[in-house]
Amino acid sequence: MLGKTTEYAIRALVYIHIQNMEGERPGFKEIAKMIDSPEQFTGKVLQNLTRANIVSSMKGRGGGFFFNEPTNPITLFKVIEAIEGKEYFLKCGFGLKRCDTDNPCPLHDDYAPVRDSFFKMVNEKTIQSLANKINKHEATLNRL
Amino acid sequence: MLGKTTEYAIRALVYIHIQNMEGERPGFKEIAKMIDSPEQFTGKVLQNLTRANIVSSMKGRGGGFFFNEPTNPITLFKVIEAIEGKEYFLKCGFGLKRCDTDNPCPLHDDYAPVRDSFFKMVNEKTIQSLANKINKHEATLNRL
DNA sequence: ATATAAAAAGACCTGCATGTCTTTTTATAA
DNA sequence: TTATAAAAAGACATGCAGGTCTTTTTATAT
Repeated sequence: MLGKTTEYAIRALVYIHIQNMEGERPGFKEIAKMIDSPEQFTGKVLQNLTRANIVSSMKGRGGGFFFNEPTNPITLFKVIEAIEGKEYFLKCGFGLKRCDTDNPCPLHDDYAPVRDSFFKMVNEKTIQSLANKINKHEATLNRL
Repeated sequence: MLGKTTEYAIRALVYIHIQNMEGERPGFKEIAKMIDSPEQFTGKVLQNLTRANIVSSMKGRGGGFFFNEPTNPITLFKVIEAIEGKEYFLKCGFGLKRCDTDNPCPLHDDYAPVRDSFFKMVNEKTIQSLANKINKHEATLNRL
């Protein structure tokens, strides 16, 4: 469903949030190690998320990644939008360039609930809620 | 959701079925034109579908693509499996290598219904049922 | 002030999905 | 039996997601 880049992004943000709660600001090398992602590429992805104002960073000694307002929840939708693009949830599931209620593809009506349930899910779930699940040991971030 | 290749495959098969009902065996050039897909690449995709025994072909004059048993319905799942691979509906939505009920990712429970509704849909829909919708003018195959 | 730890930046690489071009093979109509 | 229309086959091209490497910039501890 989601690209690897988006998966890294979500896992990285969850880890950052968990560490922030402990008063830490992890760097991308630590993050990559903990979420089992390629180190340099994770740096790139975090750079993009920083530019998209989803997370903040501090250069220099003692720097790292952190959330400016940890209480302001970030939906997965926001992350997906930033990485995959705004059209992600709008494209026709059948590949037609023009597809709407007036001129529907043969999957139009049946694809809609699938896309909508996915859309609903990524709007309900936030980086914070996933982090909480992990803190409560109800879920895990990596494969170790 | 689905790759372009899979989209071309489904559209091509639907068009072939519609033409077969008219007693025709379309070639890949005609198919590509009608479903608005790249001509040569569509030939490639149909070659693969032929090898996967999803559709049949005849070389030579008067040849083209056709279904051996048009009454035997082909689910979209079968096409997706052939093009995207068997793992398509099995991968963790969070990107974890190991993710199961014992060791779930934080999206495990919420992703399952999304994936399942998609899975259900592609198992219910068949090339034939989509073709029927088009024949009844309830849907369209291309963007013209 | 200086050394250092960190992110930012950008050049580069790789593999695969996607797509094109040309040649070969084959069935059949004439 | 020959010409032809068609798919098969395979070499080649392109673009982008995913990934690596090196250099630059910056904050801060010392």
